[in-house]
Amino acid sequence: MYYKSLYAKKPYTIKSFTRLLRKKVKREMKKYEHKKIEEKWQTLWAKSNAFVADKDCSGEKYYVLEMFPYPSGKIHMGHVRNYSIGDVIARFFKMRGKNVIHPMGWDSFGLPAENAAIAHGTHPKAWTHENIDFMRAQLKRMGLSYDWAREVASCTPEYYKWSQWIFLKFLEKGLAYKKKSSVNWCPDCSTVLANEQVEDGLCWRCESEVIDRELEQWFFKITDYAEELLDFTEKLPGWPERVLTMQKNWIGKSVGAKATFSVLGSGEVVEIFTTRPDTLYGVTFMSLAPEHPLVEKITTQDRDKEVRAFVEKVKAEGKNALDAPDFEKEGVFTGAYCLNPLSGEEVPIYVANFVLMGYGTGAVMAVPAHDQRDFEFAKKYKIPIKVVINPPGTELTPDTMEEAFTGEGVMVNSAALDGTSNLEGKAAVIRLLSEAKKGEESINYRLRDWGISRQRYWGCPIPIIYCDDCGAVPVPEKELPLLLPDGVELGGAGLSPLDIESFTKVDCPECGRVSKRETDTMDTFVDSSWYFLRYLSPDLEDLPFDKTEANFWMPVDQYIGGIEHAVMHLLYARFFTKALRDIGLLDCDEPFKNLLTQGMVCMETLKCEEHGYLLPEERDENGLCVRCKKPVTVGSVEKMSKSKKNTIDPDGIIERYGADTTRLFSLFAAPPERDLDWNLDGVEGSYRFLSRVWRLVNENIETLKNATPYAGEAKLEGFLGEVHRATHKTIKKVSGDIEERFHFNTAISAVMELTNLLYQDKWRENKDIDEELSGAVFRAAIEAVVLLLSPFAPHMAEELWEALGSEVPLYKTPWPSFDERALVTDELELVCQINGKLRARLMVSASVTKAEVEKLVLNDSKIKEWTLDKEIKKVIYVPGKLVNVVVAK
RNA sequence: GCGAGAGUGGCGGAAUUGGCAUACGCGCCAGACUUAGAAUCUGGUGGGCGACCGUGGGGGUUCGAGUCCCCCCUCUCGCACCA
Repeated sequence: MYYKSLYAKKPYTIKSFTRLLRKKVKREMKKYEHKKIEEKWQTLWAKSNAFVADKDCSGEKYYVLEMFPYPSGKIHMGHVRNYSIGDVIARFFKMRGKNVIHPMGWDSFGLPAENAAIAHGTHPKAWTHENIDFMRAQLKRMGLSYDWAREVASCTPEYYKWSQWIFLKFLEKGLAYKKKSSVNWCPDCSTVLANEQVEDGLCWRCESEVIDRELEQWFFKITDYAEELLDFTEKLPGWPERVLTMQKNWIGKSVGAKATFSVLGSGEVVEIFTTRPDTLYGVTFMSLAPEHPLVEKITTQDRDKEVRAFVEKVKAEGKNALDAPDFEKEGVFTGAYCLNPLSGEEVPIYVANFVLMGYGTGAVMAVPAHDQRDFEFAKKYKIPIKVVINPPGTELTPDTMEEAFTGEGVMVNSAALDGTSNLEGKAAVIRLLSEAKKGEESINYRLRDWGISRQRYWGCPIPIIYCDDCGAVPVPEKELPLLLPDGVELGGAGLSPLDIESFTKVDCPECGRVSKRETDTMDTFVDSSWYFLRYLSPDLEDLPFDKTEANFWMPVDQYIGGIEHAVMHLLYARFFTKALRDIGLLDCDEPFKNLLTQGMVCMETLKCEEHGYLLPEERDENGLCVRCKKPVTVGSVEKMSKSKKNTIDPDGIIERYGADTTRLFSLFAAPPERDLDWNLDGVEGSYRFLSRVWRLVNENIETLKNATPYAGEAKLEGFLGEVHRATHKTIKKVSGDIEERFHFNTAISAVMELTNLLYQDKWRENKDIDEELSGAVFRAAIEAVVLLLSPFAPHMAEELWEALGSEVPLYKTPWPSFDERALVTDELELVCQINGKLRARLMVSASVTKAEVEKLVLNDSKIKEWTLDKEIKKVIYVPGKLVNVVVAK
């Protein structure tokens, strides 16, 4: 293309010309040196503060946030994907004129630092900060548009001072409290384990059995917000349904009643929660959890031995026993009886292995006729079954029932309530219970308060002092941050590494008496529950964040991260936001307006029957295992993990192909919420595409530089018209795909299509085409390609933008807009169907009427072949799309 | 068991509102260029010789179904004696 502009006078044949052109281009064209280009623009962006958010809280804000990483050593493909997605959104909205804030930081307290310290003899702080420095450099090499001035790391005193401050505010508000609670305890290591360190009931390190141990722990009262947290799941349309469902299940609201059953012959009462008060008259026994405190008090002498043995047995089986598929319901009679609060009937009290102490009150009123579990239990232990609800029109008999009846029906055997529907019966029973002062309506949640105490070193110290006289006393605010001491022995046998006198010995702030500091640190989920607020005021010294800034920037407009945080982190952060709002620190109800949960990054696995998973280099050129020479099978595509030996190091990919290619591929191969199959040939393909764009611009750089982009002044025909239309169609498509759907894969494919069109050698098919006009159309198309590509491959886009002679760098350039008029065509192709099957295509004028179409179609020779001798029943015309002729068969 | 999501060429995926199934990319095939080439460019590529058949399977609604409805199968994820 553009023969003349390159070789002004002498005419060439196509062949000889192309040959010459290739040689010349090979000699002269600027090569695509991704490394050089990427370094150049990264330096320039940093120097010019290209991505600093507007500090005066002006304009239309847009807060893009990706989940901050744990600095484990180096970034992995999951990070690459997460941050590539976020960067497209950030760059896009910035070009759209929004005041974008796009920060990054480090979730840098946590166990791996401590383990690394034990294993390698380093200090957790040194290890963590080295990792942060390394990973920051990696992120910078990806060319992500972060406002690095807002960087925070949760392990720095500047940050955790405010985690401690928030803890104290929660304490003031009654949102933090202390209670005894059971923890996972490894007797061999004599230490507490986090849940994830318990594998099948065994300690991950020494494989000895983990036991429950009661410890005093700090809790956050998240249950105070259970109702609001649940309520707002209906008000978060920008969240994936499944995340909301998971949170709803986690909160687990049940509406029902509480009732008290007096224990016969003792002053004790059993309190129960039920969702079926309507079945209260059908209670034939009571089940208690083995850990229920009443068990010891009410068991009769003659039953004592058996009950004790049973409780021990259940304890020994551990918590996981319930999850086993062959788990069987078992129980023992305690010898005690209690009274039905309404009927006064005596019912036996059992201890049952399926009753959970952690849910409701740890006691269940058992109604075998209307609850399957109770039914099975009653059958096993020959306990009577009493029907109190009959299905409409039927009468149940306990002896013939094969399963519990849990449906709706009419109440029977229920004294005054006989004959009422069980739905009305619920309220009626609650009324009777209230009148008798034996119960009331009650709402129960599965959600428990959040235990935040960790017997660990590398975390935020809990700012509490224990005084024998004054109790738990908060560390005075002015003494914050309470610094984590340096010289601490890790991996020792003590309960908490912080339990050393140099740290714990302190005078009580209230009475001055020698006292002891709390030795536990906070769960790291505390740190990540408010980091998005610290980004807004990273240097503020007298508060965790500034209220005006928080009210301007919050909520986060788009949050992006992994599905693994669907419940814990996202629920805790929501709780924190509401609690901080009630403390008066900001006005926001919900922290994250829109949530995108990206899929996992997967890769094919290699397997040898003898050696299991293999690394790619453990397979020789003949496809055999290098060790045993047995054939290697290409296994399933699975989530990248070290154990499956199918990880790809982003550094290697970035080094070889550049950040632009790496980003482009991770966005092109699948839509964000789906799993992504990493594929080295696919990466090659993305590189090839970028190289094509590079050549397209650089091979024609003189023409392009001298052209003014076509802006729709003159009427275009033929190929030029096609290019012009395609340019605007692509702008529309890419804008929509990014803004409305985050479907980056289709956005990229649209740019590829436009690029392919521009590669077609049709520029001079009509000799009369004006050189200047075709240059203008070409330039407009190329500008679109470069701008539309810029959120995905920002470095190349900047470089090409500069090469085109633009004075303003691309990051300051607005997103292109499309001209609706350019999309209009005079003629269009009409798909012609007979009985819904494609039979012909017709070119028709865009303004054609239905009658004209009918005439045209029925006279078409191809169509006539199909309609010959057939009765035409009707003709359906979808304007601009298709026409369907319905004929008799 | 309950809840959510998915199933489309050899592969990743597209089809936004019921309207040309398989865009774009990978792979493969052919051609061009080349001393040569794994580079680059161009073209082809669901199956079947064909009428036709094709979006996990079966039925339905419709002029028309990957898309809507009913039943079933498979996979992934979450929850799971929650009283």
